Amino acid sequence: MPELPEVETTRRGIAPHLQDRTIREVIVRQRQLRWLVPRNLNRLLQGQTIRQIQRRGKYLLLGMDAGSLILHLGMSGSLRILPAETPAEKHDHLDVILDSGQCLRLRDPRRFGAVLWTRDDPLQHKLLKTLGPEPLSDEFTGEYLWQRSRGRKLAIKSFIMDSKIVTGVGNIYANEALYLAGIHPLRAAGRLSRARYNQLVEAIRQVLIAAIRQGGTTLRDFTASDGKPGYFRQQLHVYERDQQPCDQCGRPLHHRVIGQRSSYYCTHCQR
DNA sequence: ATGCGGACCTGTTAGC
DNA sequence: TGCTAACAGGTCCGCA
Repeated sequence: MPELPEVETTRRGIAPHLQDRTIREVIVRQRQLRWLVPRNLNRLLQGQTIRQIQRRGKYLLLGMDAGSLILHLGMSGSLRILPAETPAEKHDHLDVILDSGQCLRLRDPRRFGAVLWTRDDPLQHKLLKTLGPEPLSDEFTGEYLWQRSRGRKLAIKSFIMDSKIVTGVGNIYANEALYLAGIHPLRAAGRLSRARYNQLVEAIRQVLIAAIRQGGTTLRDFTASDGKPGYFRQQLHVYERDQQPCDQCGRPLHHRVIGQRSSYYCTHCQR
């Protein structure tokens, strides 16, 4: 489900409710997520005060004095703020109950998400330390992508979806950014010029910023922490638009699987 | 090192 | 109407 804009929308939604709150209790109903949720999570978190609510790529980090809770929403995860007494429904795997009487509730039907704990700097955690730069940071430039792509033969779409190259760009926004940049998703990463990488970086930035502004994209079930959907879907040019006319040239859009992910593009406007 | 395919899991929808 | 297959926003891991 969530790519960077949806995770950022979630972060912004939950942060005001979590900031400086103390954890009363943690209830784990399902430990079998992407990785086994620590058994002693309640013991670790009880009494801890949440100092920071940060995002790194698609990970959310809740910083406390004793360590950090690392959350990932996988394909189908969502976080909401609810009154603690709200009955849990199917797939509600985790509650973090706060001294405010509210609770942070994780729902994740497919269970590809993750709940991890670390005492150390979460950015040095095994799963986070190899992540590439944030796409909205100054480190992420056309020159950087061009350098990293030399000699690489994989499709540009797969390249920009590699979290070690750049983190947070998922399937929707990879499709959209390549469309905006006029780059064919199958083009070999190593065979794009600096100039075209500059365009691609701008396109990625632009699409992510616009999506965050709209509260993310709701295709099926994404909702922000307050239950509201994202409105960026209306601005998607290619995603899930197979056979529909290209907004630029009117020719029908194409669909095919690239790197096991559904890909949409215009063969006329993207080269 | 690189690139590919499989694996994890449930829900929804398209097709017969 | 009902069963089955395909597909869905992620990403780690093992193998060639």
